Amino acid sequence: MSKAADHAYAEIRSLILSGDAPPGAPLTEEALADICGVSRTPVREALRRLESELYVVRSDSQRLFVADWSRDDLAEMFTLRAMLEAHAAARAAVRIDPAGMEAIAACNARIASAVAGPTPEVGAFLSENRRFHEIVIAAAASPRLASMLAALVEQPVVRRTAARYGKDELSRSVHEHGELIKAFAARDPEWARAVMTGHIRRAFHAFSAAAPLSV
Amino acid sequence: MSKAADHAYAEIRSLILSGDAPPGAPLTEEALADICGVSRTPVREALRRLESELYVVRSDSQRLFVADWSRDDLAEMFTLRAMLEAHAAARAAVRIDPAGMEAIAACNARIASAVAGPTPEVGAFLSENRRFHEIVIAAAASPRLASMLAALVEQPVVRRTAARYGKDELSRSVHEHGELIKAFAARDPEWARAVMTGHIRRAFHAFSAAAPLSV
DNA sequence: GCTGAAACTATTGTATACAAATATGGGTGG
DNA sequence: CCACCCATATTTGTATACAATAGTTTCAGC
Repeated sequence: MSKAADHAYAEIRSLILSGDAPPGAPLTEEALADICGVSRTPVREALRRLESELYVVRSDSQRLFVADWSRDDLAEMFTLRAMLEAHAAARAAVRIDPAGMEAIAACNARIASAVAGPTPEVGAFLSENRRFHEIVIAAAASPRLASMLAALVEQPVVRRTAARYGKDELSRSVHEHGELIKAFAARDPEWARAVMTGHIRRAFHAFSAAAPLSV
Repeated sequence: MSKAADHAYAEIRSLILSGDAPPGAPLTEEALADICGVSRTPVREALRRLESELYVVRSDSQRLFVADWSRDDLAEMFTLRAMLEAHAAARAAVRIDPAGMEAIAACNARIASAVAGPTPEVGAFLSENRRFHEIVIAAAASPRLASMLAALVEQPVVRRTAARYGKDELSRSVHEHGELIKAFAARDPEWARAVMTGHIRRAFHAFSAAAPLSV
């Protein structure tokens, strides 16, 4: 997407995730166009995308509302992500090339150093962690999988902007990433799948514990 | 989507699947608008949808082309479908209600009768088979899963419009559907998952054997 | 006071015009 | 003869105007 449509997408998503547009709130194209400072056309494209990612839902007759995710929805999102990303890891294990191996190892080293100090740099952790998973998905070389995961990856994470990760959890992540790299080095798809499954599901339970009722 | 956009979607997809727009062919919005008899606006929406379903791909700078699916792409599509639809079956096994059970049993009965005669009614089989899988997905009660599968289910099937199913394969399907219904009755998610995995993967190999080189 | 229909308002869908960006072709200099 | 650059044409992106449709209010009649 291009500038205006992309901007509208980011702005509307931020309205939703920040809570300014609470679950169930109606969204009209014109109001959003005013807020974003663009015309309805790019807003419509942004809304289509948000709809396909289930940030917004469409009523019986084409009116849009902010989606309301139940606890079950979140659990299902994590389950799907675990399944798909584990599959990506299995594919990546037999497809990743030396450059990819180098990149992923370097990435995990940066994550480790972000976590190393007495006060972990959460921002750096999050962005590098994201990069790590992107490398795995890229190495899986399945555009379809990539497009499915794109709609899925960020959603639950973004909500807890507070990001109260404990330091032990962060270093556990680093360790699990290291295991995944070992599975890649061994070119063992099932090992990679198992590591990734555990990695995501542990993140899910950490998430559930951190956000017990609010979401 | 509404009338014009929906019509454009159907028309463009048909162009692609019929081969009138072969893999790699460039698609310009204006030409498609002329063909469909609508303006560019609904064509753009249709193209976004086709892009998200990977019928078309976007070049480095926003030009669209008919996608070219390799054998690996098709294999990956079936793998993903097997994984996701097996997951849907597992969820459905513990969620389906009596009305759903009745509907799915009736549906499989209709499939069986379409296959029963000396010359199977392929058209009826296809539409009822589609309905069968829709019931499973609906019973899974996961909008996210449903939207992912929607983009995945039809694609390989539609290509082989010839539909040279052997009669034994058709009745094998009926039998596997029956197994799935039994797994549902037992409310056994893992049984349902295993049955559905086998069902889709068998379909994949039948498909590969029937379309060995052309796709 | 309640029900229903009709007028009205709000919102989405489509078409068109224009702006921005990108590819293409021809010409020029090396 | 090839490489590069600029002018032109094509294509996509955005804004706006208008049409169609869904929702809301008001008022008549019971």
